[in-house]
Amino acid sequence: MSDHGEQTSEHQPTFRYSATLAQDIELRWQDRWDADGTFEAPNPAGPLADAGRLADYGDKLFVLDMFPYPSGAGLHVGHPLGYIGTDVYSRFKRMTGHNVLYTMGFDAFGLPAEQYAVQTGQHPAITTDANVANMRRQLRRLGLSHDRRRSISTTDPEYYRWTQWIFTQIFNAWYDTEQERARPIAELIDEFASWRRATPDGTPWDALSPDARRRMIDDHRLAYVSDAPVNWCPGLGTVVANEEVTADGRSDRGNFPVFKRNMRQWMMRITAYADRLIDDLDLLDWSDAIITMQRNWIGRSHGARVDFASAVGPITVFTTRPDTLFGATFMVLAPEHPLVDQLTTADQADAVADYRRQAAAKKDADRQDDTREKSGVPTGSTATNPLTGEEIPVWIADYVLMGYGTGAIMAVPCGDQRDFEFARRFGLPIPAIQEPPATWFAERDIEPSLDTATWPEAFVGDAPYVNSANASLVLDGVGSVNEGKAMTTAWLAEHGLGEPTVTYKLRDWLFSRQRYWGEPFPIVYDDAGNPYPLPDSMLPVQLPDTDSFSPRTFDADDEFSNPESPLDRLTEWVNVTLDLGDGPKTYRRDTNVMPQWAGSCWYELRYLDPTNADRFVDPSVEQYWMGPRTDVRPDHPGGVDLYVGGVEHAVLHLLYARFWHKVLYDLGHLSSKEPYARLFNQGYILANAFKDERGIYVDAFSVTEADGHWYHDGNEVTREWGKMGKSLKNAVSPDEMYDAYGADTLRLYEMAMGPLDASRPWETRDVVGMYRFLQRLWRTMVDESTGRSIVSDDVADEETRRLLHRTIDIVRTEMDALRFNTAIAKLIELNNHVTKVVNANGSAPREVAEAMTLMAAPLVPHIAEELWSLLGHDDSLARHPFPVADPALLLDDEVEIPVQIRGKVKARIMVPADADEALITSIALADDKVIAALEGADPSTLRKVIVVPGRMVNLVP
RNA sequence: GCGGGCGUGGCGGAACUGGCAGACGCGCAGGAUUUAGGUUCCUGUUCUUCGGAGUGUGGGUUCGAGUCCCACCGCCCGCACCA
Repeated sequence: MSDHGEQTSEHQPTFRYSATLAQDIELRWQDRWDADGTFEAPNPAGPLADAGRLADYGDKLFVLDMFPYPSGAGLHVGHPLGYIGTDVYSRFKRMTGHNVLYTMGFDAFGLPAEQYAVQTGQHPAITTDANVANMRRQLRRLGLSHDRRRSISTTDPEYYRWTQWIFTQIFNAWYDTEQERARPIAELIDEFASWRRATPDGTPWDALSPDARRRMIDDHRLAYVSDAPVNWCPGLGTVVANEEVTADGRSDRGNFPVFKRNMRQWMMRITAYADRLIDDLDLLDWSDAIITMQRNWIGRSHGARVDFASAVGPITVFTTRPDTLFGATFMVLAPEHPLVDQLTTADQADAVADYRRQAAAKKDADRQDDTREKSGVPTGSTATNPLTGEEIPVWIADYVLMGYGTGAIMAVPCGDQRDFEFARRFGLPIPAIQEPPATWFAERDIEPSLDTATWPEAFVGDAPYVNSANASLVLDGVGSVNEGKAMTTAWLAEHGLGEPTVTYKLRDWLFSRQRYWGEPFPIVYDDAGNPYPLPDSMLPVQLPDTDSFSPRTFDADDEFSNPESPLDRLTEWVNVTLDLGDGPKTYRRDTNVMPQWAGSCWYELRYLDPTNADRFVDPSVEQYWMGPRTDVRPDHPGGVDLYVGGVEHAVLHLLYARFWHKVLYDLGHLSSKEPYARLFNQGYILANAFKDERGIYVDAFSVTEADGHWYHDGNEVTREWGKMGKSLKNAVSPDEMYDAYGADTLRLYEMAMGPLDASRPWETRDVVGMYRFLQRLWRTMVDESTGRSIVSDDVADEETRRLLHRTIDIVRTEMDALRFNTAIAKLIELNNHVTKVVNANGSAPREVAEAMTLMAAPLVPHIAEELWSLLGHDDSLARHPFPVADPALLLDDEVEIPVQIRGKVKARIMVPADADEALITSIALADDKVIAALEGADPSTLRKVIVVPGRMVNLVP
């Protein structure tokens, strides 16, 4: 960076806006903002209340960044893109009369922090604290207008005390499917005990043993211990959630193999909220892309449950196409289906056992390999198609998944591509039950026929049914799938063989991890292994200090290893004597920790009331900052006004946080139904990365270009795009930019590069453009040799005033819409014009200089504060009203409009701004160029004249 | 395969509900300042055979299309045997 730095030399004027001067200005204002508490946002109640400032600052606005992991590598210039965006927006909103809550915390628990600590051999608490301190320094140097009083770290016991408290709330809650909300578990016990609610198996409450009662209650809790298939990752030494497993069956952290194993683990009943998590997406101002991803992840399908009679009892399937039931010619069960043992006949026993063993040995990854050739074996048994009465064979195959629907399907080979392939492979019959339209055959280049042997694939869509009738249900001739579904479902319900039902892809959330660096569970077990939540008075359960924080990991492929939590080893901590209300007893602590997502499920709520020792957040404070805003829309769900972050959290953090928020809402702790009313996904900063012939990344900053090729140490290297980062050896640190140009230039460059939601390549050489602009802005108001203001009290000329007010008008609009790149372009245009005025007159008019300073302030706050002070103001401009355009100056008396002949621009004419069609036409027809372009055509015979007043004229001869 | 998004100068990107394509910045070229380089400033910069042509390709709607519709090509993202 040395060729960018050292801008000051003896040739330069003393008060030129150089990197050194910028640094001096920036550090000075950062200190002053802190000293004055400039960005502290008052609360309506509690320790941070300030009624006077609350009244002064205006409407509330909660602006939130996705908080970072404090990794050891520190920041590169890609990280703060979103933070700069939210800071500019927050500063703009303060100047337009808003009380803005804007702060930053640290998501410091979790695997990355722990792995870093393991690498360096230092306790995670020490490395985490150091990393947090370093990131705080780097972020402060950017001039972000955070309310520092509200900053939190998820690893602070005063914070995770409440994470644990929320866990006990969830543990002590159940989901009432009639009222469609979570309720305290005590109310369920009360309903069972008082006969208002029947117990699941009908046994009277009084007749149940205490253990049976406990089991029944525990089965209803929203946080529960379950012995179920989970994702075991030996390479990480822990189990992980479905959302943390990639499509090819590996961990998203570390890329280790993941195995399905039955283990006893904590689960959260997020599936109870599946419908609300989908339905409430309609209330959110989020991008369609993220909404679609959440909807797909939850995966709600409407269909029907159908019972097929068999010798061992009914086999229940789920189908989205009950209308095709007449075409069901066989059934397929997942290999793990519980009825397989009973269904398997003696002569199929060996084949079935073999197949099940193969399927079990396959990892998820192999089960969805690229060939996807169908495999399976018959069980030897049959079941009865309820519509046709036919006996159809029952197979097992691994293309049917135990984890979705009922783990069994009815196979309709003519109407489902997978069933079609399976039937072809094993020579099973494929009767047609719909007559596809002629176009379907034409597109596949075959003759229309109901003989499916000629079909290349299954038919899916609307078409008249054939061969679909029994004594009491006739679909033949019906042309609509929806109608067919309705008729079949009604028939099934009438005969007690099925009913409409809904199924989901979403599974319950695996919530425990066998690691050290996370929140301990606020749970202890008695001698019988029953869990007890700890009362509020015993929180927080502090993470015990130890040297052996490193988890036990295994050979990544050692499927049959078993997790060992680091906390298990700390026997003095694990075994405790507590009085939980019935006298002191010995208990064992839960030795799992929570997943890294726990702390980020509610951090925005703690920002609201960070020092409250009695509650996680004061209700009136939550109501003020996050309550529903019916002024925005009648069904506004409440929540953060603007949430900015990367798209990578589309289904992890954003789903979990919505779930917790809804539980807390149901239990009456919150007024907002959703945590994040508006979500904005910022893009990434990309950078070139270079690989040598071995495929190893080389230092991107020592690569040179010649004739369109790139060289490193004389060897040619290949270029590719990538996210900026250490692993690609292309990271640029913000510290380098501070030294070379200052923080304001870096901020301005990142905002000017392009729209905030687009990813864009970093080009260090482009940064100088914004630096030059700030130098020119400085020079329009400051004498470079004396450092004094050159602003005059002269009135600006008409042209300048009109340009100023047009600029104000546009900049306000663009900043409000987060389009900072275009706002910056307009400010540069204005400043370029003012530069000419200064060159001509020796000074800039005050009204222009002040407005320009205020407009630049959200983007480049340090230089703006300095200029504001040089212009004679004592106070910070942080809450000075943003300039307002004078409508009278937005309208010109005369405007230039283009004249088109047949849609091509041939001339430009000046017309009065309020000219009507007739006047514009006559002016256009009198123009020399127009007359020439019409080539003698008589104006009175024009076929068409289109006039858009104030915009353009189009003449068609 | 299914779903979503995007293709504009040498580069990053502008262009409101269809109405002057290429704002602003980088780079490049020329000039001024400077002993010189760098810095800073000024001017020019889509291509062009100077008629025009031009927003990935081909078609359509329209007085008028980067913008709307259809097909295709290319790139990016998500999901992936979900019954």
